Amino acid sequence: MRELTRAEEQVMQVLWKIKKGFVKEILEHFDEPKPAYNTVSTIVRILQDKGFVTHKAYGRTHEYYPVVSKNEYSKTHLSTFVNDYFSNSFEKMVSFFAKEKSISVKEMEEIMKIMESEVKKQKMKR
Amino acid sequence: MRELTRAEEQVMQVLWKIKKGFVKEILEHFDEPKPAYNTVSTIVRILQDKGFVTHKAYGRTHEYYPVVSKNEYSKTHLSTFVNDYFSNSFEKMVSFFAKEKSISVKEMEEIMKIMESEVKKQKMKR
DNA sequence: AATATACAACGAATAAATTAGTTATGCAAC
DNA sequence: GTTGCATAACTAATTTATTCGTTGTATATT
Repeated sequence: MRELTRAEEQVMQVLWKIKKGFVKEILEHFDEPKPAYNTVSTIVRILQDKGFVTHKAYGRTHEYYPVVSKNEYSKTHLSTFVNDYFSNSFEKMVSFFAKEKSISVKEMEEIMKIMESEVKKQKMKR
Repeated sequence: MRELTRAEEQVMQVLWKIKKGFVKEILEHFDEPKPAYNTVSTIVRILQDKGFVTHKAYGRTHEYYPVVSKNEYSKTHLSTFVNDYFSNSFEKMVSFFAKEKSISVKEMEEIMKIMESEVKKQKMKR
């Protein structure tokens, strides 16, 4: 999967949020100072070329949709990160943040709960 | 903390790996096709301006050191990511990957172990 | 039908990042 | 001291990304 540039990512974030939208609508979700209409229009067309977005035409106007979901993108994005910074070990990454106390006890307990049920689920399968 | 561009990040990865080095040494750690000496030299000086690197001068040659550690940088980097893609919830992020089965049972068990001991440690403090 | 409006498409202008050539300086070898 | 080499500093060239004005066309409005 190709990477998103900063400007492209901003547009994708809006599209992921609103699910679908015309350029005008995407623009509305930008904070001030909003970019020009044409700026967003260009970026959205680049995103289409890159395969992140598609559109449905209503006459002459286009309604844009994400093709790559936020989950899909975040998956590859984080994989790269874990690979580059934690020699591809998710465990190392989580441990690091657990030890760094960037995770609260409450969060850790939640995570453990979910993992327990996942582990159970996995083991059931055998 | 400023962000690293792709080229800058590559140089930092080398510096983090080798701890310190002259431009020549950094260059050696690049895969083929290696960039030109001057390219690395320029990037390292940009990194210095940005505050990621410092140097010790031996006469006319400079030995460069990371000032920002890989851990520090990965911390802010991941925070941004978790913020943008998981509405700032580390838990949501980890759960997502646990459910997506990108984490093996063994890894999950390891993570749980570490979290348990961290939770214990935290609770002791009160 | 003429005019106004809205929009996509195009492309030009600018900015940022990357790459590497050129230059100047110090040091070593002779 | 002169020559050659290594290196930092500077700068130019190139590439990539960003921004937005301009244009043309379709549709709506009168």
